[in-house]
Amino acid sequence: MATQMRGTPPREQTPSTATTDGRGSDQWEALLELATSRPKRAPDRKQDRSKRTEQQILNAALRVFARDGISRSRIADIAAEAGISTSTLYEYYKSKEDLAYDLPTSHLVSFFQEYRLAAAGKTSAREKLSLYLSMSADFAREHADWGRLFYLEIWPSVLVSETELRHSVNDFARIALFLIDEGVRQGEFPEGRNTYETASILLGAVNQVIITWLLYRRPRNLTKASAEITERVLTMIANERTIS
Amino acid sequence: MATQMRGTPPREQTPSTATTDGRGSDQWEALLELATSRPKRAPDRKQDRSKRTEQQILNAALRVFARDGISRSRIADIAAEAGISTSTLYEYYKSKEDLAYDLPTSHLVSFFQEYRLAAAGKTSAREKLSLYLSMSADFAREHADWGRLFYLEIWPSVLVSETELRHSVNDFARIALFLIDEGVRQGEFPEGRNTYETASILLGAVNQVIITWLLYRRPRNLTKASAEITERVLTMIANERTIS
DNA sequence: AAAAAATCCGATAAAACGTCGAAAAAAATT
DNA sequence: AATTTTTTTCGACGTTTTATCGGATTTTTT
Repeated sequence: MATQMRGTPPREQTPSTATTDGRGSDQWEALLELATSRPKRAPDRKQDRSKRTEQQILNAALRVFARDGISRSRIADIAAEAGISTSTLYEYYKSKEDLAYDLPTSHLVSFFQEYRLAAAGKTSAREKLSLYLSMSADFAREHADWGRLFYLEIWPSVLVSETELRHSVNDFARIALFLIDEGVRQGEFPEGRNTYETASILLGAVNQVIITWLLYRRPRNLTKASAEITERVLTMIANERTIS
Repeated sequence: MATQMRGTPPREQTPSTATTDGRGSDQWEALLELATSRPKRAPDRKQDRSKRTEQQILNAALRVFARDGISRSRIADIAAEAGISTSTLYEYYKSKEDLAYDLPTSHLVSFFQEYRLAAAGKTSAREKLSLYLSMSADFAREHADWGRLFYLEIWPSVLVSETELRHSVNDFARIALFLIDEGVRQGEFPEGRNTYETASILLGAVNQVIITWLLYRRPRNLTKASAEITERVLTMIANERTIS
């Protein structure tokens, strides 16, 4: 349980609610562009050898973290798993924490890229939203090691707000919020509701399902379950009585 | 890993709650009794002095964990904050992990007790559910240090399922699920829906709001916001089209 | 192929964790 | 109320894990 959508960033809100047609999709593109181009905090390595080493570290760390949890994992184990010495690892990451919080970034960017591609065909806000939430669950299922690390250890942590990763985490919520606002503008969802609240309901429900699955492998079929709950909630939201 | 039941085993008293069907409220009372009597894993100290020391450790740990996060907190800091030596702390808890995961138990039991009292007057499932969710948000607000620790570090953690705390965590979800089922039985909510799913939607939404508040202090008024979102979701659920 | 730059690692320091036996405090016994 | 026994506390010390640094090794540049 325990949902985290530490999204809904208090201040920054890129998309303003302009009721223009062309403007809206400009903003949408800008938002996706931002999310898919977050810099991977790369220490500018010169040699190919380094890129390979870095990848080995990342792969090893993901395996070890997913197996033992961050707190129980030891730097030495990760280095051994990567086939390098402990001190070499410190050439790349200045601490275990640093490594743990940098690790999920690339996966998250990949998710946004995959989504961007898949959403290209969709026109209605509801369709885009439905796809977004289903894909996020599916992504966690397909990359379960990453999912465990991200949803159960990184995202919920108080420390995430101190790292670069927070930008991607904020993007995640911002995209959902944007689509809800768009849905309201286009008459797919009733007006008059607090859209932050609507976003909390949607993201909360889906995250809840994902986390339960990561912890207990239940429901058995995450893809089906998340699609189902997404549709159910979207329908509830679409059918809510308008408040003026 | 056996459940260590110490102290007086919770014995059932015949519930005097005489509502519509006696069977259902028997189960309800049993559920609450269970949740409010989870044993606090206390190493049975003989002297009063020890109880004071234990309390000092718990208070100190809560402050330090909430301030630094579990991973950055050091045993020595907690001991210093509690005014005892490091080795004395080890007399009480065998590791930092042990301490961190034992810490939230007593608060959680208090919450269930408070809820049990407050819910005594309520009759409809919806009222009980509404109260339950609102109170859980309010409890986190009133005990913000505990809330940060529990919602942001403990609950979502992979490790929680290996600790005694998991029982209380499971109770939390079980109570919500029970009330939803009861609501369906009593005709307050439409039939035919997956009630696990319904529980995920409700708990997910409320947790989402709580976590956002713990991290950003937004929305400003958590009590109002959580009551609002609770009512909104409950109304959505109550108004859903029946599926047969 | 020599010089320069980038990368890697063994040795070792620093920090945090955890243990143990003995001292101090409280309780029980006489 | 002195003495014995039990409980609690703590300083000293051993272990594990984290982190640093200077030089050796490999790669790139000239």
